[in-house]
Amino acid sequence: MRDEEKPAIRSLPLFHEVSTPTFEALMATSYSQSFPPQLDLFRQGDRADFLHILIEGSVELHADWNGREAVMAMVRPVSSFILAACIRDVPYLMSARTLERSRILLLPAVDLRAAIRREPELAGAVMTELAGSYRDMVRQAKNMKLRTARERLAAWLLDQAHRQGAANSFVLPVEKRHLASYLGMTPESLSRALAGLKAQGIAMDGARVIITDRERLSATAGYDPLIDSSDEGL
Amino acid sequence: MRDEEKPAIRSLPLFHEVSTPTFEALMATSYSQSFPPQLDLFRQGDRADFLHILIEGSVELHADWNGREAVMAMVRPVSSFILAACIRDVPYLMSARTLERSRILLLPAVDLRAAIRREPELAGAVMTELAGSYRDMVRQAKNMKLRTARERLAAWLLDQAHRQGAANSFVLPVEKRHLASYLGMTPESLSRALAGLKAQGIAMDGARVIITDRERLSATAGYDPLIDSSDEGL
DNA sequence: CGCACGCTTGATCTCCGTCAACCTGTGTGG
DNA sequence: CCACACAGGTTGACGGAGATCAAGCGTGCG
Repeated sequence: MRDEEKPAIRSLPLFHEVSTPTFEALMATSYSQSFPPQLDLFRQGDRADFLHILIEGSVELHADWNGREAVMAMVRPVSSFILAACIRDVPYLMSARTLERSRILLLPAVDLRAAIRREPELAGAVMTELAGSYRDMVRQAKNMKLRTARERLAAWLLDQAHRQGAANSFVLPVEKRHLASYLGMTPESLSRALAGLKAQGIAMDGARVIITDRERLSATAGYDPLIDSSDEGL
Repeated sequence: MRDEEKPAIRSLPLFHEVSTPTFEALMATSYSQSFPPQLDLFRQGDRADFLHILIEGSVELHADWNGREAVMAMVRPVSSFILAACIRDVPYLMSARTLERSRILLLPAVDLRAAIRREPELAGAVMTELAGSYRDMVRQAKNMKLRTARERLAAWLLDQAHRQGAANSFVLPVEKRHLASYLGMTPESLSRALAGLKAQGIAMDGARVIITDRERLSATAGYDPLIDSSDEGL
């Protein structure tokens, strides 16, 4: 792996409190690699041999069943993914695919588990990370069970605007069909839902979204911190 | 708390590897209490002051939004719930309500966090537990995004039969309206879905379900280990 | 230049939610 | 002890949200 990638990984919550020797040892058994867009990194059901850390680019986690597919998460750098499967040493529940050219660090799950046994600080960090991931998934399940497609979209737009620096205009970070799948609807429905939201405080310009009436949009989204904001900080 | 309750709690994966002094200290600051049916234990948004451990009875975790409600999980003894919120010291994302008269151990979250800092074994156990909970929630999200209401019901029936000792007949452990909410549908839809499944390998007798054709039911459910079976053992 | 792919739009269908009536077992009070 | 109220469940009629199928449109790339 490249030395210039280390600081970013080191500053992840996962590794921030780990001792330098352990961190260096983990990095020594890992390797980073660059992948082209649209590449399948692994498939659901595969053995969880590596913790993945996205250094650059973007990755989508999706699930398949009976010929249908659903995007479960969109990963942005720098962050790890599929930690839970590595910890429990069980098969992945989701498949991963690069969306853009991506640089990914592959950290052998066996080494990770060994390091955790050695360093309590690492166990604590993994614990906190997993608690956060669990809560994110609870939010997503609430979102799916309680809101309609249009409400999910409105909430996502607000959240996205918030993440991108609270600007009232931003560019969609993924193709619309991927967003549609993530929000649990078809591309056609997304298209119509976006059109419908034009009366509720947004305007579109290609892949750019302009929020013209935050209050109104927030009202139709039914924005709720217990669904929409992730556990920030800590 | 009662001494006769300790062994069951001790044998939970969470506490099995913990040193006896730490375990006893945790039990000393906890107290168990009996609650009547239909009682709200806490509400989403409340501060997570206690790890809850259900000793006896049954509890339902649900989420509320905009006047709608969805059952997120059904807890059966002996198991802990809302661990993640306690670990991160953030508000609950779900509300809890007893379904039957229930005995619950309340373990102060501050003490739990302190014990984790002291005992690496406990951190490891919490980590494994959270990884499992995360994966359960991923399964639930997949279930919601990929399957129709009828498919979810068929899969749930199979899973339930499996849990209750692979018998081909069992009694619903909760009222149908709760089950409906858990499966993300209305009571009316559940009623119709059950009626519809009579042609697909089940028969009903009040709250008793008889699986008459496991193969057929499994086919309409699209049974999939990556959605339906929990991480068992380990 | 033209094909391919993502997006949109329209027509139709299906699943499921809503509203309302009804049934049935249970528990309560006269 | 019976009558009635009530809650949970079922059934029917209807509507709406969203999926599906099928064109069309625009843009970027070979």
